[in-house]
Amino acid sequence: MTALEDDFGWTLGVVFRAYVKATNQAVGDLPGGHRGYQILTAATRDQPESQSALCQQLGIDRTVMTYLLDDMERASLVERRPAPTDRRTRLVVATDVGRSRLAELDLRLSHAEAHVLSGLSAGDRETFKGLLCRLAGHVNELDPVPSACQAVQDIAASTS
Amino acid sequence: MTALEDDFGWTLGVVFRAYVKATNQAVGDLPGGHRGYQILTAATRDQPESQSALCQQLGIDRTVMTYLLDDMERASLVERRPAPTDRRTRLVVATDVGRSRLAELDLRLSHAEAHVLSGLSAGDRETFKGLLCRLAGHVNELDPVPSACQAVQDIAASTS
DNA sequence: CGCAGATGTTCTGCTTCGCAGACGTTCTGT
DNA sequence: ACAGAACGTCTGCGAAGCAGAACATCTGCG
Repeated sequence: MTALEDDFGWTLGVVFRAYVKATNQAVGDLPGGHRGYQILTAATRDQPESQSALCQQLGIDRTVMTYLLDDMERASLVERRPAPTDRRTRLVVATDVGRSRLAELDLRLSHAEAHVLSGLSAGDRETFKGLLCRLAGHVNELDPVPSACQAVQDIAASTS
Repeated sequence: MTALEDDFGWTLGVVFRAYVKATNQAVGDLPGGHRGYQILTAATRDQPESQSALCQQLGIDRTVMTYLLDDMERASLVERRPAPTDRRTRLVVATDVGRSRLAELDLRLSHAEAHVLSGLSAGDRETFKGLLCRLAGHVNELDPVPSACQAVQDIAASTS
């Protein structure tokens, strides 16, 4: 129990699992659990320009997103509507029900977050969240999309 | 893309996924991927007192641990041996092969970690890792085991 | 304009994995 | 000595990632 304590991967995993657990329990019967919350947040406040953009932001497989959105649409939380500029893509927009549900969830989620972070002082919490944000932003640029050029590089690297 | 940037859950997920991805690729064909590395670390340096203790430390389901260890045993990285004090439990110990493999992996894993953390300065990295350690330690005590007493409390709370 | 190729979404298989339950083996308290 | 608990394994179920195909639609080129 001592060697792992210092392992970055282990600590990250512990905190991540604790967050997922606390969140899944905080959202109750929301379709999709903690991911449903993130989808709702994105749909309400970020205006994702397509379903696949949403997938990439949230790290969810596109085939999974299909039935997650099915569930959320069935619960009248979001709507899929064809994008006016490109009829292939669907815009994911929150309904009024979804928005009010989100407002209620935000409160509960902040409790869950505070629960996970309860081991740190208020100042350390802000420091931690700040560093995490910078890290996430950087990681996101670092590996923007497993796009064509990246795939080509991967292939080249693996065959060299 | 703006609202999520500040979301604790989203940032944590992004960093965690990036770590898992980088690590899985760094360990190559190691059985179990990034979890195989953690199992090997624990088996080498922490002397886990039982398989289920290992499960709980690493957040792996006990039924999954069974075949993960099967794979690692088949690769001669670890051995299951009956505990002298309690013949129900199996001690998981690393073989010589496992230990040397771990030494080699440590190097590659530190690169992967550095890759994920490359958005922060050296000082911020240490700060971040320090806070993460404290958080993980605290979370671990906070939710030690979903043990009998905890389960009873949960039931009592849910029916109140 | 017409058509080949790229892109977005969905659907289908395959695989991994978490979860719940059952079972055999072994320990522990009475 | 025996009932109950704990440990590891196995089975079945569902959630979810991944690869590939199909379909609709868009874009670029001749």
